Amino acid sequence: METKDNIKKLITKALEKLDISGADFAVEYPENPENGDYSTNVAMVYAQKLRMNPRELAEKIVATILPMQVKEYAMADIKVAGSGFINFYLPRAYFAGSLEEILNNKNFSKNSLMQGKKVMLEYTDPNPFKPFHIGHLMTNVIGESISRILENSGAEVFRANYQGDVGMHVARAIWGLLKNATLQDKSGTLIEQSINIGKAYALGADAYETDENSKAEINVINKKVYDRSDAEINSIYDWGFKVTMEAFEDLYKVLGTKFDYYFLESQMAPIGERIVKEHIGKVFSESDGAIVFKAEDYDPKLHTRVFITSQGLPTYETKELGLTVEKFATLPKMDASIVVTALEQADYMRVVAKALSIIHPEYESKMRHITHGMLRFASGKMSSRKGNVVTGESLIRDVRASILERIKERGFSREESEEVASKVGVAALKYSILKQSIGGDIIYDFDKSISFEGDSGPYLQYSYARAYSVLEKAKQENILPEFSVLPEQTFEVEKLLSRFHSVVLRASQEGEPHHITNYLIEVARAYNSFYGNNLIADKSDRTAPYKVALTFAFTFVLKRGLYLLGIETPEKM
RNA sequence: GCCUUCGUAGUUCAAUGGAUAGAACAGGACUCUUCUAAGGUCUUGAUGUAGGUUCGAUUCCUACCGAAGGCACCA
Repeated sequence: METKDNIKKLITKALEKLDISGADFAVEYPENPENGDYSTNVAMVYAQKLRMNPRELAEKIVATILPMQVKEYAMADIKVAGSGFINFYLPRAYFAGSLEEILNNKNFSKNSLMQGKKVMLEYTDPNPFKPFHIGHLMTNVIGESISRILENSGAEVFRANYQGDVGMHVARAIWGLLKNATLQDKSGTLIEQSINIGKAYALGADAYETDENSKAEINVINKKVYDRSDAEINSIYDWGFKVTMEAFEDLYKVLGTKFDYYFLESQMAPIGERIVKEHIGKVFSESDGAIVFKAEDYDPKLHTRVFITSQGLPTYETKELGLTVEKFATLPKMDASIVVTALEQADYMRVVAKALSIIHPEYESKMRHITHGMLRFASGKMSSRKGNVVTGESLIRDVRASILERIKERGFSREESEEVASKVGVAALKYSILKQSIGGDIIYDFDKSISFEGDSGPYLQYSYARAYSVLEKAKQENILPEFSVLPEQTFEVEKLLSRFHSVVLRASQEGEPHHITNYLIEVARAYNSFYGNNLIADKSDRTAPYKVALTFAFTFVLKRGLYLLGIETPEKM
């Protein structure tokens, strides 16, 4: 199937004939197209071993391969170059064939890396009563893309969201709502109400830090939230919970995420607590009145953490333990349980995972934690100082507004421009998160992400929209995609299109969406160059049907690639 | 102090142990009687420091310097 694998097989056979074996070699895409379509370092790997000149060995291997080629895989050329690389040049027809594959095979992007596997992926995790901030946005964007990439590899993905429905943050918000009753206004929209709750939270958080009386009041509220003994607090809680959770749903809709499972902290706590208590003495131990897990006894790089406080309250670690067990109970045949969070949670997640691996060794190889960095602002001014928190919602709103301004003169109807602004805005945000590898911090530059130039989500969408309008023109001119007459030259964009499948495979293997992002930019650039230098839908051109087919393939790849990133492709913009 | 993730053009990011380290932005010069100029064409510039492994290191190992995060009753 994969051309790379076929070449590898061919070389392996040649090595057998030459009676050489014992090392691994690579077949890869050379960076410089002059060095062929595929390249291998096999001669260099073996030369040392056999005490041969690598170029001589390469020539010998090539001489063995040449007569072995099967007709349909016959190369246009095979050359030895550099310090001993063997370069393979594919024939013109090969690239036409790969375009045909893209047009005719609906599943051209799919691979079977995770075929039939059940995977639960937890991501986003915003807390009711607290603003959905840019960190949640980042986790959501990464998690959604990984979900789609896993699905593309044949996995059945269950999207899960874990939320803190009780705890000090709730008490802080309720305190703020009680102090400033205008924030309880229920006449505004969902978003407006949830913004008010966010303000109440900021009020409470600030008071808790700076004022002893307020702190005491908040502690009292916290208890009442737990035991539900106060009717007024219950009523505020029920309203606030509903409003913030529904506002999150609105945001998920804009972002393109749909969760299958919601886990609430208050429900995970007793599950975790039971497990911890059952394993005191074996896994957990008492220390200063608290129940702790001494992870350093099992792995010197880990440290002790408290699971149940000296007050008898379960900590985050215990809840996380309960959550993981509950996930496996929910999906008994689960093959992998993946959690996406910010990097700051990496260390204690490791401790929790270690504790759990002792209690449930069968889970150990199935648990995976993907961590990403923080989203920072290049301008530096938009820090999350009190009352000035950058919420996901406000960021999307600002980006959208800026795009609306820009498309004013496009002649769209009101609904059309709203829709385009939404799709382009989300693309701008998602692109700036997914263009780099997961793990490092992301420096977010607002102006740059809506500049639409070069390295951006809107650039990709624009390329799509333009190609789409070429296809519209072709339709009017009655030019149908055909592969019978091939242009003399092979366009760069064709070569890149033929690599889509293997790029997606790599992104899947490494769990790194940015491979797809970077590839799409390359393809779009190549197509835009092709577009700029060729008239495509030209009736007088005998190769026009082929160029139209190429354009079709480009839109298919771009649409599918952007889908895997969670980005939509408007047909006009 | 220990642990985690990182140090690549002026800036923001790429590079599955390979060939001349790729883009984009910013700067400069061209380019719309042609399918969307949010486009295209040309142009300058970088691997933190010191060792090691290797035919070959941005990539792997060690030390140092620098950044971000974490290290017991918050999540």
